[in-house]
Amino acid sequence: MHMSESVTEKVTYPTIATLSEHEGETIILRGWLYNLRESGKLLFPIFRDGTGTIQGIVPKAAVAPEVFDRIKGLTLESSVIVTGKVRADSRAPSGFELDVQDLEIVQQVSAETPFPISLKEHGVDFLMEHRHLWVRTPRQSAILRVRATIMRAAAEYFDTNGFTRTDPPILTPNACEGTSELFEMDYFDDGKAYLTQSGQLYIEATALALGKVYSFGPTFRAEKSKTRRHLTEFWMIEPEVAYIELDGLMELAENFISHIVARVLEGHRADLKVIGRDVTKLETIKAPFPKISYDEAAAMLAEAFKEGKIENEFVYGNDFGSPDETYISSQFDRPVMVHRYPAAFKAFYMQPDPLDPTKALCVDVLAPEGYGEIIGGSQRIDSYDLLKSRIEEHHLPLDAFQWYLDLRRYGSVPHAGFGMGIERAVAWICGLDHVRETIPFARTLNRIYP
RNA sequence: UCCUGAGUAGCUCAAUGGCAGAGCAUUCGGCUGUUAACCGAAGGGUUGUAGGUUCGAGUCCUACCUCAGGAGCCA
Repeated sequence: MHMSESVTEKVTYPTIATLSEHEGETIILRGWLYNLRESGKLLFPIFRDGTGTIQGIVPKAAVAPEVFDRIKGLTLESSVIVTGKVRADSRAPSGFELDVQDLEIVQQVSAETPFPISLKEHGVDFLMEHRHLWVRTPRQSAILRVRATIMRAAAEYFDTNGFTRTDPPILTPNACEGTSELFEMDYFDDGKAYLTQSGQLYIEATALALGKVYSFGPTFRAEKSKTRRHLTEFWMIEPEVAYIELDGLMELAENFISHIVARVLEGHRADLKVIGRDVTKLETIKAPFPKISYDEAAAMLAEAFKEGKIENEFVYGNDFGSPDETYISSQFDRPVMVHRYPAAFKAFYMQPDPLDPTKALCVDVLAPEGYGEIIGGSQRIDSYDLLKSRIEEHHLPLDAFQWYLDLRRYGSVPHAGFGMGIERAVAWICGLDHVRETIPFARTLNRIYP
């Protein structure tokens, strides 16, 4: 297809998001046709450019006849280069309109294969099957912009607080924690390799080298989970810090989350409006966060059951189920940190509480409004002998953990870290009902296309 | 893996066991301020697949496929 020179020539073009700074100016917009309405000799094309949408107005008398016909014949999502004058107009949702003077078609979408995502409602299956086109819609674009800011703010928090980013391998020789289902692949003549389910064990090593470290990358779980909170491939950011204990870890987590939310509020009011998010729910998210022990949370659940506020009776000693987490988090207006769970159902590497060795020095951060766990973390066992016996108790292969045990042999110190699932954080901050909308191309149990 | 639910036009959905329909999208026509514009017309169907019951099945039965929600597990 022939592209005109103006697509690539060196000119600056204001984006739609910044048009308020160009009132009265004639500008050139490069984008796509989002919608087209007409009323007799008046055309109302709506353009998008990835930063927003703006309605153009084209009176037949105001432009050359061939320009009018060209616009009138446009199909949705055709790519166009528009010349027009920015004008403030109280009737426009954004406050501005574009008096179109000229329009060049870069590529016209064929009417025989119209853009499949209409402005009406669609089902989940259809939208996911067309995810490559769905991302063009205003709401999905807004979510992806917020996601980008959340990821940037998360990394920025650690980068500006003395952490060194040390990304762990994605291909690993064995299961990190022994329990989860992993994606398996052949690794030359050395047998099997697995896609990482967490970089935690590796960043414990780099934390003892560099003090404060974090990792940020994709993580894989082959669990056959089919819920609104699960993806088989998701992004996790994990700090690990030498010489901090559980209290320090909790302080880190609440400051970290507060920073991310502040950054989103700072730069994405318009996007959150498009998404339909109630921002007053985000404006309360400031450290310190409420902190309760597992025992206190369990007591809350017991009381709620007695008063008939929840249906299922919680059995002390078990992990919280999804409805339990929802109830606990609904009691607070900001994320709640639940600490000191029973060690019995927690990972083998968690440091026992010296005051009650049946409990682990761990913390889960439950997001408000029923979003559940967005962070899980703990203080790690620093004693060689205890860690070794835990590995044996969990029937994990001692050989594979020799390097991990070495960390307790050579200058072991108290250390702690947590992991935050990016998609769950995005779902909460954007107020979405499913994590599949929080990532450009979600990988779920039943979908690996497109 | 288990439980529950859903598959009908490109999309979203109707249709008591008795003529397979509407809105949107597409095409054509109308309208000088439309806001998922509106008004008129046209084209568009192997009712997920394979069997079965019945005079007759989109509808009832069986199996399978696909998808969704939830449980378990987790971030």
